[in-house]
Amino acid sequence: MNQNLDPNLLKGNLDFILLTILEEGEMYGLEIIQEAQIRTNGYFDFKEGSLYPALHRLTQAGLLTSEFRESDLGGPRRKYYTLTQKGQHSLAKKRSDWKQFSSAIDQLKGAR
Amino acid sequence: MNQNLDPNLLKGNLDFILLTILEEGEMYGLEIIQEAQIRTNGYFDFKEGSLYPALHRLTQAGLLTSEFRESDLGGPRRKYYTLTQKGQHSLAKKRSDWKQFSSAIDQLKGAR
DNA sequence: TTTGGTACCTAGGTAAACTATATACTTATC
DNA sequence: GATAAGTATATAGTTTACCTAGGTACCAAA
Repeated sequence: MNQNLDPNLLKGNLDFILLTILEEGEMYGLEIIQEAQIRTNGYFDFKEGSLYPALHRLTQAGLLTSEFRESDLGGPRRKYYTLTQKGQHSLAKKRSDWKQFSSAIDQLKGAR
Repeated sequence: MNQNLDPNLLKGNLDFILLTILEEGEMYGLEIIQEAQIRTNGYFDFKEGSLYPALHRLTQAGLLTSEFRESDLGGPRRKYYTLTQKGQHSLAKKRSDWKQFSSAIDQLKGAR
C-alpha cells in the first residue's frame, strides 16, 4: 500500500483486488502490481511479499490457474495467471459483499 | 460481523466504525454494538472480544476517554466512552482515507 | 565476466479480529 | 434468602493476512 495512508485498509481486500484486475485477462505477477499502480494513480502499491502468497492462495483455492511462459522480449520467464470459472463466481460474490459493506459504512454516519 | 459475508472486510475498519459511532455522543460498550446493529440493519454485529480490546487500544492511543458510571435503570455499572479532540482529528483522517480507498477500488474495474 | 534489471519465491514478524471463557453485579424466581 | 438469569466488562490464546527482508534464477548490456 501507499505511504501515509492507513495500512490496514487493504486487509481482507487484496484477493478482491487481484481478482478484479485479472478479470480482464491473464497477467503475470509483477505486471499485476504495475496495473494496480497505473489504474489507481499509484494508490495501490503492493509488495511482492504480499502478492505472491496471495496468488498461491487463490490458485490453491481453485480461483486461478497459472502457467509459466517464456518472454518474447527477453528477460526471465513469467508466470501468467488466469481467472477460472470458480474465480469469476467468487469475484461476483466479493463485489456484492463489498457493495454491502461500503453502504453499511455510509449508513453509520448520521443515522439517528 | 455478519453471517455469510466475507469476514475479512472488517479488518482495519473497526476503529473507524467505532469512532464514527461515538462521534454523536458518549456511549458504553454493549450500547455501541447495539447501535451498530440498528444503524446497519444488523449488518455489523461485532463480538465483545473484538470490541473491548479495540476500545482499550483507542483509549491508549488518546482517541477516547472513558468513565465508569452507575446505571439509573439498574443493572451493572457501565463504562462510557467519549471522543477526544485527537479522536476527532483521527476520525477525519480515517474518513478521508476511506474515501480514497473506496474510490481506488472503484477505479480498478474497467479502467482500460 | 560482471553488473544491473526482471521475475518469482519464502521465512519470520506483527497486528487485528475472533473464540472461548471469566468475573462481577443486579434483578427475577422459587 | 438462595439460586438462576441477565447485563456488562475483560482477556488469554488462536488464527489469519500483510509486510519486511531477504534469497534464487535468468537475461542483457557494458
